Amino acid sequence: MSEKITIYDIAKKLNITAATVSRALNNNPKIKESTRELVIKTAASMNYKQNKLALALKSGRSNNIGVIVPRIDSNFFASVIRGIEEELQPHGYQVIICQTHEDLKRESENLYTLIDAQVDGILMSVTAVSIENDSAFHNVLEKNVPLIFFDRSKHIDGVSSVTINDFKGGYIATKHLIAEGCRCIAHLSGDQSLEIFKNRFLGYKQALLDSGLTFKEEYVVPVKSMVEAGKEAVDILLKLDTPPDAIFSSSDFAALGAIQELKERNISIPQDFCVAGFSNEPFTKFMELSITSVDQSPLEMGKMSARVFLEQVDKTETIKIEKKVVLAPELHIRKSSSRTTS
Amino acid sequence: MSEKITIYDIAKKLNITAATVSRALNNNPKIKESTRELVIKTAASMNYKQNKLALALKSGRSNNIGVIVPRIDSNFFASVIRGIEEELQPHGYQVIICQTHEDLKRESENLYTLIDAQVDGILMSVTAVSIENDSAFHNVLEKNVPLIFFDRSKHIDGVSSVTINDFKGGYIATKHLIAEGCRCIAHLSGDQSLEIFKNRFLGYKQALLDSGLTFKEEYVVPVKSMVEAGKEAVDILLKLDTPPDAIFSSSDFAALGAIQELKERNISIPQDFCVAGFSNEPFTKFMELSITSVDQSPLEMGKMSARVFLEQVDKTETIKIEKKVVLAPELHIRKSSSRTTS
DNA sequence: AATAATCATGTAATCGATTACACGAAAATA
DNA sequence: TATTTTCGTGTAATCGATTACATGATTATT
Repeated sequence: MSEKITIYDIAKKLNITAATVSRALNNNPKIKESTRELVIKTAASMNYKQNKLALALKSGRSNNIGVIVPRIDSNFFASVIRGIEEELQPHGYQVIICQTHEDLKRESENLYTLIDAQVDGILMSVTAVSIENDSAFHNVLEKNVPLIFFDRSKHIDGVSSVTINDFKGGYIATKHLIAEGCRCIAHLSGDQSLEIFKNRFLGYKQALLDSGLTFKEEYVVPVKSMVEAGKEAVDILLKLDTPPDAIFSSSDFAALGAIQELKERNISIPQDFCVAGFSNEPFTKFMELSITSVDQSPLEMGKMSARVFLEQVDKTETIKIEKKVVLAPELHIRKSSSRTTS
Repeated sequence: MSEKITIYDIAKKLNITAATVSRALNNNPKIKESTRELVIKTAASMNYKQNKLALALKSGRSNNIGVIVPRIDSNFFASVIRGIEEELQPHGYQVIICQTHEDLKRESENLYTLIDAQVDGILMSVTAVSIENDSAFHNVLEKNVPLIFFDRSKHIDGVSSVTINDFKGGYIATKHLIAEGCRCIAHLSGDQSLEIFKNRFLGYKQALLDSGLTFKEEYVVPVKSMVEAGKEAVDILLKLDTPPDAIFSSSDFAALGAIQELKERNISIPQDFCVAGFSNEPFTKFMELSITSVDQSPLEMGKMSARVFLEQVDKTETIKIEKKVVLAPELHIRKSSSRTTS
């Protein structure tokens, strides 16, 4: 039943004041060396532990940072969080996790909750773009708490971001499919109100145009990031007058669904149809028919976000720092689109 | 540049004391109704937010709970954390995440860090069993902070746990392989100093004995939870005088590696060889040759752990509550072991 | 030796909220 | 009317650590 030891307990034992104890423990140069040693030794023997809450109240800094993601049980977000945690742990920060489940209301709630909890910064991937709930973001900025978006970003003055070049990701994936001989390439697109999906789409479109292929609106199918959605998309696409011979999907899960549906219809991959996904989820590599996918280097993204936070925290300057880091996407070519090598 | 509003600011504005403001906001019945309304209205208009750090210091409760896992970027642990977060969020608790990376030293460090941060409870999956570092656990218990193990547990007085019945998991998986006609069943085992792996092994062994099959030491191959380890294990097993005709793996990743290696050697699955894994990782379902696996209901495990925590927190009784919750494993039978239905 | 400078430590305010106790005013009782 | 309750609010301590300022003791300077 260990009582909580405070600096007052140490002070009483040594017949000095708490102020002296505090100074000794904080290596204040004004303290006599002998006193410092005595205090440190006594503190250790009494098993003293600094109360971080008291420190936090006094300093106004909790040494906690908040991370908000749509959900944690996706390899991408979990990996980003891993990166954040690894980068921040050595600096004494603890990571507080919140999930939005793609719900705007919960996103706002989480933002307010984290500010209430006096976090020193917030790193997040936004849920969706909407003009209404901007007040939650501005509330964060007004409190001078660094706010950093990763992956899913939105334009707000004073907010830094760490993203990948989604345009380029869409571009290189599509270019690759073209290089493999595909000429009618469809696109499974996520919610284009989110920049990441908008940009992947634009990259896809540009690749077509740069290669002299015509862009067809009907080849673009909106999907949720789910296996079932990919199946349905294939169903729609194959009913077209000129069905496509390849799919660039903005989601690995939808890509997987597409492949399953194509196989169901006895269409050979990659001979008759090529597929590329996005995110490089672990399963894309594991499949017997492994899936080509664009890697977003989530670990690096997490670490980078953490570093941007560290740069911004403690900067008392009122000048809003706004840093935009853009990481390069990397295409992992696998069986689902390898005609030349297979 | 919004200044931080405190109850003193509200008090000054209304010419009353902070104590009255505090009482009004906390629905203290001693406050005149008109005063309460006025305070609440004023607080709202001034955009007052309670400082949780001050509250935490005063009450000794941070409303944060710590979660320690080997790593977060595994579907299993991420799902458990999701469950914990969902269950605790409505109660006003924030979840702080720490990773051990299977390192005993980091495990101890994390425990001390969380206690320093004044968390109200710690939910964790232990890294490995070792007698030396028990002091970190006892330090938690001495501070009267509820400690709950999930999945990977170890025997410490006063610690509750939420696990699945790993013995049964190993048992039903093995029984299933036997029912499919397999007679020489090998086992890929994780570190048996961890109870979960020990129990899966014991379940496997018991199933063999109950079915009149002989247990062979040479059929048990220790593996890490990695694809490569599964390949190597198959290499070893096929060199035996009597090679096995099935594998029950304590890891899905090792099971996947095993399957890849078996295919490489043109052994047909499930006709000539059956495989079952453990954890029900998402990819086991996604494969063309989907993998039979034992589900650990991680979401439920997380929620249950959170509930056990809620039961224990605030119980000021010195009597150590020790609750052991054991969830039932569920076998998901898939192609890698379905001779009868395929 | 007298004065100034330096050093080590103590005193007390502060961070923001809660709460035991005190106290005056109003209401209830005798 | 005098006395006791009740009610609403104020006073001040508390949680644990930090730190500006004050102070007394040494040491350095002339």
